This record gives sequence, structure tokens and C-alpha cells, in this order.
Amino acid sequence: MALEHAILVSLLEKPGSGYELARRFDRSIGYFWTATHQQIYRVLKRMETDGLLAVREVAQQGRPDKKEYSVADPGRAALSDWLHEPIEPESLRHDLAVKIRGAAFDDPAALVREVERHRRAHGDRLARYLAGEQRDFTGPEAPAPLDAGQELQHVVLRGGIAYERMTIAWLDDVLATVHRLAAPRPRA
Amino acid sequence: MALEHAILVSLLEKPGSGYELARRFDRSIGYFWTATHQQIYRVLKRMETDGLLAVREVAQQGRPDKKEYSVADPGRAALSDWLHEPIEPESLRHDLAVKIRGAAFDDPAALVREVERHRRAHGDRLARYLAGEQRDFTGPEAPAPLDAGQELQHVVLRGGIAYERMTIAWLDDVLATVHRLAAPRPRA
DNA sequence: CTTGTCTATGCAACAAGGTGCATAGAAGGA
DNA sequence: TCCTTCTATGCACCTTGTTGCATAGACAAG
Repeated sequence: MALEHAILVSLLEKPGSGYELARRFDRSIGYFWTATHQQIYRVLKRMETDGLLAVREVAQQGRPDKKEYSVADPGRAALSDWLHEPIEPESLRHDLAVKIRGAAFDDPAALVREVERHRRAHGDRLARYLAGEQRDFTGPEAPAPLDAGQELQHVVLRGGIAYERMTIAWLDDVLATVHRLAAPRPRA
Repeated sequence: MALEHAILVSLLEKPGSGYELARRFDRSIGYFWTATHQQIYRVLKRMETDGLLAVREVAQQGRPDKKEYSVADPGRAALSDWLHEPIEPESLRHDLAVKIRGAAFDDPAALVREVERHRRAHGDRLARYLAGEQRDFTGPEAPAPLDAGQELQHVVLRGGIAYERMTIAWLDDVLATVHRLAAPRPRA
């Protein structure tokens, strides 16, 4: 279960509550992993029971109290074990590709609308990633010499940016292909 | 559940048994979706019970009999419904990215070994995809004018190729970054 | 004649993930 | 005062996916 390890890494970078983790999973961690708050709370509880995490009740003013989690020694050890064991290279799960091949048996116009929607969504994501890169790594506000942790975060973000650029180019290829298939014989 | 729809598309392209589907999921469908034979058999059974598929017992010589599945009218309708309803743009789940950020808290040498392993695996996949492209779409053995279904299969394969190329370039970026972090101060 | 491999199908148990719903403190606006 | 929004945590249920195991026909090698 890599969610556990993603949480360990995130809490090593900075301790925080389940709620805060959920927001990180909507932002930087979200470049390569997604999780809902229910999932996160459930796993946090189990990890605490297992002794991987330490909890601290934190009273706040102007908002409800929170539980701040941090990594305990057994958690660090568990992460280290995982980092040293090989994992399978991941495989894609791309619903849209199923739809594209399915369009051969159905209305291509519906596919075009869907692909255009996805293209916009990936364009938005790319813009968000680029803004985050400016803010945290390459802009004038960013820390001048990045430390090792920040360099590694940056290279992961560059991966997200490359993925979005590649996906956008591919979706353009898909649109061009579908149009090419529709156009050549308008009065066949 | 997109596995159901992936099976519908695959059976529309060509009827076949669970075993054959499992092999397709190791090949062309595997460009964008993976599934084990247990999953496939389970879903096939349910889809047949639901009336989406028709089965035909086929006796074979030299090997066990098989059940050949094909898409029934309600299956075609179910696929069409799904093709017309919007789906969420997918998000990545990349364990390796967790490891990369985790390397800030552990031995970078282990990360290098792992990244090199993944780089090789993606290189192998790219070679397989390119060979398949030659064989089915661009080579001299390929059908001269591709029909719409083949054009769509090709554009999906181009997506897989673009993904592997992007990933390989990114993994090189990761290796360069890790080496840069290790090199500058060998006697600090 | 036994062993191994390929084809072919399947069950049982478990792990992981997603959806819907519920609760509750604090702040701000209608 | 009521309603909404944001912060904050959590349960119950259901679907999906994975792992391990089991069976069995046909063939080839030893």
C-alpha cells in the first residue's frame, strides 16, 4: 500500500493533521497520488495504532481543534524498508483510451466533445503546475539555493508537467485523427 | 467500472474467450488498461448473467474447449450509454514519485538502482510498442489503407509510445538530478 | 509414466478505494 | 436567528482489484 508511504513522506516533510494532508493530496502530492479524506483518516488511524505515527492534540483559535501527526521511529524504519524493496513499474489505467477505441462502434461526435473536455482539464492542470513551479522553485520568491528535498520535489513536479504536456499533445493528435476520419468523404 | 467497457470494446473488435481476452490485456489493451484473468472471468460471468454478452461453447482440437463470448444488443447499448456520459480526467498513481521524494530521508543509492530498473522496463515497453506499431500499422505487412477502427487503435498506441518516451526522459532527468545532488561536494 | 508447459476456467479470502452520510465548532452574512 | 461556508473528523457500505489456490485437457520431453 503506497498511500501509507506517501503519508509517511509527506509527514516527514512536515507534520500535519488529516485535514491538512487531504489538502496536500489536492496539491503537491496530487501530482502523482490522489486520496480522499476518508481514506486518509482511515489509514492515519491504522498507522497510529501500528505505532508508525505519533499524535498530538492541538488546540486552535477560530477553528476546531486538530490532531497533528508526525512520524515515529518505527514509521521511519517502515519507509526505509519500502524504499529499499523494488516495486513494479506502474501501468496506465486510461478510461479515455477505452472510449477512443469504442468510438469505432458509436458516434464520433460524442468522443470529440469528451476529448475536448479532457484537453481543457489537462490544460488547466498544466497551468496550475507551472504556477506552482514558479512559486516554489524557479520564481524570484523561491528559496535561492534549493536543498536536496526541494530539488527532489522539483524533479517530481517536472514529471507532472511533462506528463500534462505529453497528454495535451496526444489529445490533439486524437482530435486530428478523428477529424481526418470524418472529413475525407463528406458526401460518401 | 471501465473494465466492463474495455471488455465490451475488445469483444466488439473481435469475439473471444476469457483466456484470449486475458492475453489481449497483456498486449494491445494493455497499453492503457491491465487486468488479471481472475478479474476477467468474474466480470465476464456477471456480464453474461446481466445479458450484456452471449456465450457459445466451442470445441477445439488439441486443446480444451472454450467459451466464446460476443456482445449482445444490451451490451452494445450499455457501451453506447457509457460513451455518451462524461468521465473524470484520470489522475496518476505513481509509486516511484513517492520513492523519489522519500529519498530525501534515506539512501539515494537505493533510489538510483530503482530508477535505473524502471528506466530499463520502460525502454523495453517502448521497444515492444514500436515493434507492434510496425507490425500492425506502419510496416509493409500492415493493411494498406487502415479502417476507422484501426486508425483509432493506432492513435491509442501512439499515446502509449508518447507516454513511454516521456517517462524515459523524465527518469533520465531524475537520475541527473540525483547525481547532481551527490556530486558537487564529495568532501563536504 | 512422470514431469512440465500451455490452454482454459474458476473459487475464496483479503486489501484497497470510493460514495454517501453524519457530526461539530467557528465565522460571516441575510 | 438561520443559513452557509470552512475547518475538522469519522462510520458504514459497496465496488474493485489482488493473491493464492485448485482443476483439467492436451501435448512434448525425458
